[in-house]
Amino acid sequence: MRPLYHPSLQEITVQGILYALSDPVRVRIYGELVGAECAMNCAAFLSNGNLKLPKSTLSQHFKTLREAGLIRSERQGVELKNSSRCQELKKKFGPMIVSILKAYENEANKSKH
Amino acid sequence: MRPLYHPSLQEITVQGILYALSDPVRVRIYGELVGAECAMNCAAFLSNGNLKLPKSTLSQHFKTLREAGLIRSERQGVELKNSSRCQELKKKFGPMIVSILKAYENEANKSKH
DNA sequence: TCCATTAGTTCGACGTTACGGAACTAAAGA
DNA sequence: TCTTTAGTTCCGTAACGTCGAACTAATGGA
Repeated sequence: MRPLYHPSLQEITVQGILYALSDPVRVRIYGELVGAECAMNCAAFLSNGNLKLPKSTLSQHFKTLREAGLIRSERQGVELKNSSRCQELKKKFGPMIVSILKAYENEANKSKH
Repeated sequence: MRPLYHPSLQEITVQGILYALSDPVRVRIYGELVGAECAMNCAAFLSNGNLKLPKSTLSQHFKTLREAGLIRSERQGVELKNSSRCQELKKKFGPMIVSILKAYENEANKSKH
């Protein structure tokens, strides 16, 4: 198992972020991580809510988020602790990411009727 | 040639917009259309600047932008007049699109050194 | 009216990426 | 050492992107 790659702040691109967030599964994961109090492991999303995906697929989605620079994953024992890198990113990208998450939320709220 | 499909405002999704804007070619096109005084035809991008792509590829990119709801294309004689739908979109998505374009601009400016 | 031109779309082949099951690996405990 | 747990990697198949070639629709001559 190769070490997990995390891009440095300079390497993170708008394009990469938009691509990563243009998938509903990844947005759900990222949104939860942003809202989470503490780091979450991948398995939390295996059973969780309406996200029923094979773990190989989930692993790929985490990798995409990680390599886009949106999240950080640290091995802790058997599991991986995932957290959002939102503090760092806010400096570089300003309101972009927040406004994207808000737009998704609005959309979800509207479709409830 | 089938009529060009334009989604209604309600049909436009965050996901579709992010996906459309996660491609450098489409961002360039969209950015220029947002900044343009009047509508531009597709051919303007064929020769233009550093965008050297075959017209079939360009046509696909315009289609993606159009079906994501970002631009409107109207046939006028032989050509297609493309314009951004930014006024409509601003109502629905607030600052999201503007902040994305700004983030791309920042990135472009920084890489100039 | 017919032909040529211009602007863009569609088709089809090829390459790339995504999904998901099966096999694998790394850490930790019995 | 064996087992379990948590993720990753591999690989076959399906979906998507790119671009040349053929096509279509509108317009302007001869």
